[in-house]
Amino acid sequence: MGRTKLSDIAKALELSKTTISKVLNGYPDVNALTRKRVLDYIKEVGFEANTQASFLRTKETKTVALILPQISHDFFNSILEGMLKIAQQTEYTFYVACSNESYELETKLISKFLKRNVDAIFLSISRETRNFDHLRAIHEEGKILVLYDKIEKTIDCPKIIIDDRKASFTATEHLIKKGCRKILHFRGGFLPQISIDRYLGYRDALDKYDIPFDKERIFICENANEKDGFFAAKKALESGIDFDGLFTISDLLAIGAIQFFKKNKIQVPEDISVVGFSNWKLSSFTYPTITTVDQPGNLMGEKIFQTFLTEKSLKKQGLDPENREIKLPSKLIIRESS
Amino acid sequence: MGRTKLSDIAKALELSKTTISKVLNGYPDVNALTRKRVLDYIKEVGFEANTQASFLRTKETKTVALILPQISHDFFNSILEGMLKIAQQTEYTFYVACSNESYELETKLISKFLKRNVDAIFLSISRETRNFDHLRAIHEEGKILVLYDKIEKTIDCPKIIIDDRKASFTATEHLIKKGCRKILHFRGGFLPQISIDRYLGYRDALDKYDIPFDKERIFICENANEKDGFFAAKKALESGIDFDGLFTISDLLAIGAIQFFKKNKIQVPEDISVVGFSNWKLSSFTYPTITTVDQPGNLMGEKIFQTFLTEKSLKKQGLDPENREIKLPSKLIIRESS
DNA sequence: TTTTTGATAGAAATCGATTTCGAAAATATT
DNA sequence: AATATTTTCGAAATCGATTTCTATCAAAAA
Repeated sequence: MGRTKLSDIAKALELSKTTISKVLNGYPDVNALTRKRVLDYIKEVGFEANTQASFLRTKETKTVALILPQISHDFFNSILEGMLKIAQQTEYTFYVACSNESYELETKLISKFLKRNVDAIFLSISRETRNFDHLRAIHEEGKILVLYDKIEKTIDCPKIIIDDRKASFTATEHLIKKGCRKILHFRGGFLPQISIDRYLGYRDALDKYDIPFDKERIFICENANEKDGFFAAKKALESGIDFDGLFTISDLLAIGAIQFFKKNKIQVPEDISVVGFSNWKLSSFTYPTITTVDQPGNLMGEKIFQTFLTEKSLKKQGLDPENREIKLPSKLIIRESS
Repeated sequence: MGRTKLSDIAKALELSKTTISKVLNGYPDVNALTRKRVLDYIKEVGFEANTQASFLRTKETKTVALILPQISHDFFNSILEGMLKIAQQTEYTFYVACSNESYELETKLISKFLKRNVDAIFLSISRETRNFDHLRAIHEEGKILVLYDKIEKTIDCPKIIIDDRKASFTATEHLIKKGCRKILHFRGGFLPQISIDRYLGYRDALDKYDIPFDKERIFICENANEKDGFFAAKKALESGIDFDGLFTISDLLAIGAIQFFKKNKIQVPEDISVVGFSNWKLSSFTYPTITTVDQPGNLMGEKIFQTFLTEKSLKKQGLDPENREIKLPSKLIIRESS
């Protein structure tokens, strides 16, 4: 017999589909008594309109897509967690996909979701992405785009980010206050904005305390994993430059570096203080535990979804949004490594 | 102007919508030349049928829903990762949701997804779930259900699991071979099948090596996290019973226990050997690193999706499936804690 | 030549909702 | 009492595809 339909309700109440639909969509030309009769009955049988059918006329699917650059990553994971927590209570459902840091896959996924007529796409740009036409396509189809974490400044859309520059400043400052003057920095590649911002925060701190910047102390790690951290530390040692501190853009880099230091009898934190980034769960279980910057992933997930909702309602009212960049606060967590 | 529609193609080629649709759906009554003309044009403009519109007639949405009991959990995470990796290449899209180990939320999510007319639901049952009517509802609506990891044996559907009993046997046997005779077991609650199976595996190993079972060495941990592990270890010590080994059903429990042991000058692995479960990423970064059972999450994710595809094609052909329980192999990873 | 068959294409109904527009009934105004 | 206005409701068109059923035409069989 299948799911209850609009016409079933109409038949049962001896009304037309039109009237039932009007009640559901808040049209004013329905008698108060009739409205009540319909609402009561709907509550009784638990009717909800078929989204697929509604879409044909309304062009709204009540679905959104979250594209993550990585899945097995504590920070992105907590974003997903935070978003689901609040969004599951709404009528929206969530597509989830992973670009795997690939530009090609990212464009494919976006095109796929646009074909599915999602109402919005939430994206953190992949490491490879240099061209942004696929983001413009989202706007051309009248859909909402919300960028988070790894954003592109030139695209006009809401953006949710961590205040990376400030967080890095605080982290580096912490090392300076601990007495470090020769601080290494393991940074990311040249494109993602966050990698640049974190580097700038590091520079800010040096500047503030009149510590000369030495570009020999900067090491680029394309993949923010243990292996890259290990080898960056190796390169640092082999380069002969001296150091007493290390600020990395990821806990995994910090772990890899610490592994290398241990192997070479360089003690953490006695010989070198280390600060990571992201507050991976494992950073509080390593030996030594790692000082790190906690990024509010759950909060970010919530904000992304809420931002979409307000963006949508603004759009409906034909209004232009004002501040489209939301910076979330991060927090330095001090542990044994510093 | 919007997305290309069937009628646009029809107009451009001076054919009817019918013919275009027939080409797309492989009907035989289309001239080979016409078919080629249509296919060529479709390739040129990159047309794909609107899923929402198709659904109205075909009742297929080409969407599936994955319900995870937890998000921030390495194993479930890698299931999601594995599934996305292969499923993103298909025409299907993925809804993801999290029951948060709540029965109420689980039923709500399922009902929500059924309203959305998903083609299939992939579920790992929540810890709270005792009643299974909501699973039967999935079948009543003609949708496919695939259970994974935390399954319910009485429901007739494909099930993908780890061979938990055997894995636990191997883990416990490893402790025995290391010389342990008084092995603690931190188990889960009484319901999820996996918790029972892991306990049975532990018993199997004791039996095989003629080690008497002592129920005083079993501790129940409802939440498989560090805190529960810490307190279970505390209870074990306070109970006065002696021990030289510990097998837990989760790495987090093992970590918590090791933290307690360290605090009380009980050395791992000198005084007690410890084996965890799941191979969380962090278990290879703790001090000492933790011996554990690696569960092939990625593989499980792939299998779940593949199983759905075969189940669907069997259903279409009106065939009954044979073996509906797939057991995946796990692997003991030996590290410093044992 | 007439009839039958087969190949090909399209008209129209359908899926389940939304929305426009017009009709009928109730009420207000003159 | 006649007319104008407001309330309330439903018929029908629509969204974009699929599918059934019918029509046409050419080739084959009678």
